[in-house]
Amino acid sequence: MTDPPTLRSNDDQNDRDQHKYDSSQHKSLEQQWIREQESLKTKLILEDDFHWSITASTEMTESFPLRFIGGVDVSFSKIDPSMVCAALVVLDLHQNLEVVYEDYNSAHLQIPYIPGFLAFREAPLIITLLQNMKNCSHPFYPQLLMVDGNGLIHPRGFGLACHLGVLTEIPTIGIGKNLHHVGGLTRVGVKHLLEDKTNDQKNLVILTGDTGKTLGVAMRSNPCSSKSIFVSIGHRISLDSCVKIVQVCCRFHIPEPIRQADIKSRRWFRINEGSSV
DNA sequence: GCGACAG
DNA sequence: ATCTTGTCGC
Repeated sequence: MTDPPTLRSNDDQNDRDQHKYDSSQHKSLEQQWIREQESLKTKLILEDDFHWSITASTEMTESFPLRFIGGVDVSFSKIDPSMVCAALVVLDLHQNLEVVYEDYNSAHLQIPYIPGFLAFREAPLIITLLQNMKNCSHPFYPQLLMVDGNGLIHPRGFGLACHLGVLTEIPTIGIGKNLHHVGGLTRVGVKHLLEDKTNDQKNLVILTGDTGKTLGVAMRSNPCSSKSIFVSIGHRISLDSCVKIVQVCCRFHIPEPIRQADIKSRRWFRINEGSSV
């Protein structure tokens, strides 16, 4: 006989090893995905491109105001990690950010999570949810989508938020709860930048990659929390507008649309995995 | 070569 | 992402 099979315990197979394993096993798939990202990226729009206005007050002058903001998030089962549930919520900015719409899409996913390719795992579920809304001409169809994942802060400048934006045509904002190390940015580096700030815009720092291009901002959305979030353009919106809208949507550390989608997609498992699934 | 790596 | 209780503070 040959060597015994190399069975490694869960303990010594840490996150970094897992990433390496995934990368080597799916190399050709990644090449295909990269081509798709590069292709979709040609349609990306990095400036305000919408017909509504962000004015918080009741303006009657021009167009109509931003009112329905969508939030999306995907959770998965702790029992079966391949079982996931995507949640789409819509909040009404004119009704104190009340949730006026929610829908769910659960599935058994075989696509692995590989850093830089989150969209290929999560986007299809979310797009289905949006299409269902559009097909029935729902009056609360979101004018803007906040995404639980990055936009421009991405190895190829095309994260989940960009991906969803281009495929749905909806203006999108990317919200990262953790920094994706891109363009020379590091967690500690950004943390120092934020701490070294003394006066103006104390809770916000613009993130510039080593190419000199603006990738997004790190901001402390909640004065009580030292944790920051990472905001970047998804599609059809400028970074300035992203920041303005995020600030309007922040009751707590995480912008309300994302937070609600997160809470509700988790609650979906609490309610549904006990009986069927 | 090793380490880093959104959710 | 998920594994996880109490706990410190407003």
